[in-house]
Amino acid sequence: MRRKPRQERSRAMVTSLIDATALAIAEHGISGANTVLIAEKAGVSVGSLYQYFDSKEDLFEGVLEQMNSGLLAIVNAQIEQLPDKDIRVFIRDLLEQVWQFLEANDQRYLHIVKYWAQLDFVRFMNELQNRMTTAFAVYIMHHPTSAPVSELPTKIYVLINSVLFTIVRHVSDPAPHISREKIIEVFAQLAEQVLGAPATPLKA
Amino acid sequence: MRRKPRQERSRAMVTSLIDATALAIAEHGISGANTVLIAEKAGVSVGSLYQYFDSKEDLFEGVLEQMNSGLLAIVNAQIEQLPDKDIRVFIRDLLEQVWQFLEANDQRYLHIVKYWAQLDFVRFMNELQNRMTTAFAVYIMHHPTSAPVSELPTKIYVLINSVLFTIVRHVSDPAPHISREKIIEVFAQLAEQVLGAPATPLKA
Amino acid sequence: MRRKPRQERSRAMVTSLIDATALAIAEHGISGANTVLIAEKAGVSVGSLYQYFDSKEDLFEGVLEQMNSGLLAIVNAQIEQLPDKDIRVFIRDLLEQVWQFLEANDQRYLHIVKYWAQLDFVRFMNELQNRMTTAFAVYIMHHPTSAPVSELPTKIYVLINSVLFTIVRHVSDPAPHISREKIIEVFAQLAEQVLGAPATPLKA
Amino acid sequence: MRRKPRQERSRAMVTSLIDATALAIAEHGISGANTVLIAEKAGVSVGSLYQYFDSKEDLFEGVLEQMNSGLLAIVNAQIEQLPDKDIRVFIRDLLEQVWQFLEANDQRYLHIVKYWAQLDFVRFMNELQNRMTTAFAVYIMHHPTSAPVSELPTKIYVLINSVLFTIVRHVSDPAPHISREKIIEVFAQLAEQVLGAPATPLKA
DNA sequence: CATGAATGAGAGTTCATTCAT
DNA sequence: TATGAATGAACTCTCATTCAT
Repeated sequence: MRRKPRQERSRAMVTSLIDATALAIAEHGISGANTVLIAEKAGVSVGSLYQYFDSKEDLFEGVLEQMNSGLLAIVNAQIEQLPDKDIRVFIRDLLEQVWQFLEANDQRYLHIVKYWAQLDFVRFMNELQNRMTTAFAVYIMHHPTSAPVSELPTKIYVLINSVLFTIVRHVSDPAPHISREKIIEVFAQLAEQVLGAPATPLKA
Repeated sequence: MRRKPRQERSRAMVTSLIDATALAIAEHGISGANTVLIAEKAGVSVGSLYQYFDSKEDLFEGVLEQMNSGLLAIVNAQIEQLPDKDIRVFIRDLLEQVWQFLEANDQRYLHIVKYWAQLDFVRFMNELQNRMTTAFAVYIMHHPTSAPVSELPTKIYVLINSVLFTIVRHVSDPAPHISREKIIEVFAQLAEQVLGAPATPLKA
Repeated sequence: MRRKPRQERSRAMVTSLIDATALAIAEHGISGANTVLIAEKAGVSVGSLYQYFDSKEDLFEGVLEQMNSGLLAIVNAQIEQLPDKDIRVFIRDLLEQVWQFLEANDQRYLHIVKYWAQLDFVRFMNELQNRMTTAFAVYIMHHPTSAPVSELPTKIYVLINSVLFTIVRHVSDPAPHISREKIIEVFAQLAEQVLGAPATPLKA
Repeated sequence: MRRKPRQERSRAMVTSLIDATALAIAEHGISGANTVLIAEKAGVSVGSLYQYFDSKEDLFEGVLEQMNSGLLAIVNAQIEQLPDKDIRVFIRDLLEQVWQFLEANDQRYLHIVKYWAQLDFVRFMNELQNRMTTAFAVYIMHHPTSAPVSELPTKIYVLINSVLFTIVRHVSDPAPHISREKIIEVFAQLAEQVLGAPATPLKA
């Protein structure tokens, strides 16, 4: 029972450091996120940072994992509502949630996706893909009116990559005349058509 | 008249340095692409590097510009053939070209897109979007059978971002069961449906 | 009366910490012997360490003193037997004892001599020299058959330094073909000749 | 021909850095010899240090090698004169030379031997031993009057270790009443007796 | 008294940039 | 103009010491 507060403290410190890291990356870019800055943002000394993480790299790992949990939570929550929803509504709601997640906390996670290559973010995307692919496979089975969908994994793969990076780009570099709502609507339409209908044969 | 060869020399040197930079990034990542490495790859000294570029950042700019020209050339070449083509075939051909471009020369340019955030690659994407949007607007005008397409700029925006990052991800982190051909086919289908038909009204 | 157990405890703690320090040095070298490691080996916290020693340096002092006592005890015990012994046997027995002492407890003390420069081990060697010098002076006085020995202090000085460092070197970096027994024999011979006979005049 | 001055410069820099390292160790101890200090002593920046040595450890290696060459040169020079000399004179001259070498240049090398354990100095001692052993073996063969010497390698091993560490100790921590001359004389006597006569059988 | 998390100065090392040659 | 050695600020990480609990 005496260990608890210590564990709480540790957990709080770990979270705080991960938050600080994400924020440092968001504010100063990945090459500007140095250990001193991160420690400062977490309100501790560099030494403390190394009491909880073995290296800066480990800290980045932590950010990735935190993001992964967050994204998965959102996706799972939305997937639970999929059976009762129209695909288009589902996509629209999901994208809205994801978009909010990426923008939340000073776009903390948005920049993680932005620097995906250096942070090895893709390592976590397989889970997302699997989760979505399974969900849609189930959905299609239970909606016999909809025609069978070919190449579902590929389509999910394309959609997830497309959605994530399009959101990131739009938030990072907002384009006039291209509104968030319109983008979501386009993706909803895309998803509906691609997931709701079989591929039409190529004419030539 | 004596200046010409010198200009030629300069131009060759500039290109050589830009090539070396792109290659260094491709081979050693953006944080591994240091000036000594770049100079070595270009077969000159670091000192020379600074005779042609004011800073490492300038060098990166150069890579971006080179890439931009390359991409624009491809897009323009394809657009010229658009009037006579089926949209789906057009997209398929365009994607094939772009994919090859990104893979060419040891994936030199692929990694530029990969590190887009640090290289400010998006600054160059507007031109691409404008070019494509105009081309499709013209196409649609000349194909009266096709219904009018709403939100064309947004759709182009979404498609360009989606295509580029999906390709980069697929090359960087190849997924088993997700083949390049299938991805291209999915995009062709997506594009056809989204550009070839008006949005269906949302049911709920 | 209540103080005693506390003093006992203190004394036990001090010894434990000194042991831990010697062991840490033996196992991880002098630069690898950090306070956390020492505290761990002693089974206490770093905080406690600083309750008994003002600094790491003080801890090292403690190790030196402990070693000094140990060495003196051995030397004194042997010296008591000197009157009845042949010099050669005496030296052989003494070296055997010292060698065992340095090798004992995972070579705990051997490494103290090894790092003598950083640990200021020599500060304690005077006592050893004095003890030995006196002992031999007495021995010679009681053995009238033996010729008077000139420069006894210097000879003792040379022998003690020679013996200690040769042992340390041999244990640290064992040489094939150079056995411990042979080394001891050589020293016994050296000692006998040098302590048992006057210096012969230099010919040229 | 153009490379020469550059090579000269390099060689001078390497030597200068090694000298600075040895000096830094001599003046501030091995743990006080940090890269900034070494660079300062060499009159260059830390960056330069790393242009010539891959690490601080490499720099220490350099010091060891330089010392090794120096010592070997002395030993070889003396060995050449061995055939014509009395053993005692030979030892006296050799020790005088070694002592001077260790004291030279602000005791630059003396401290290397002092910190032998951390600098892995013993790695170089085998050469010394072999050289000396061979030399004495030859000497004995050519002096048929002298009785055969048993255990020559062990005796040389003992003498070399004894001499080196005794000198180092005496210079590091000078003892009153123990003069350098006397120490040398004792070693000369030791060497003569041990190398010039067979071991007398142990009485008990 | 005991603890061990927190501290922060200082370590080794890298690299964009400069400039004497 | 071309070179590449020299620079030194900035980086990541360590560890003796302190002090709130």
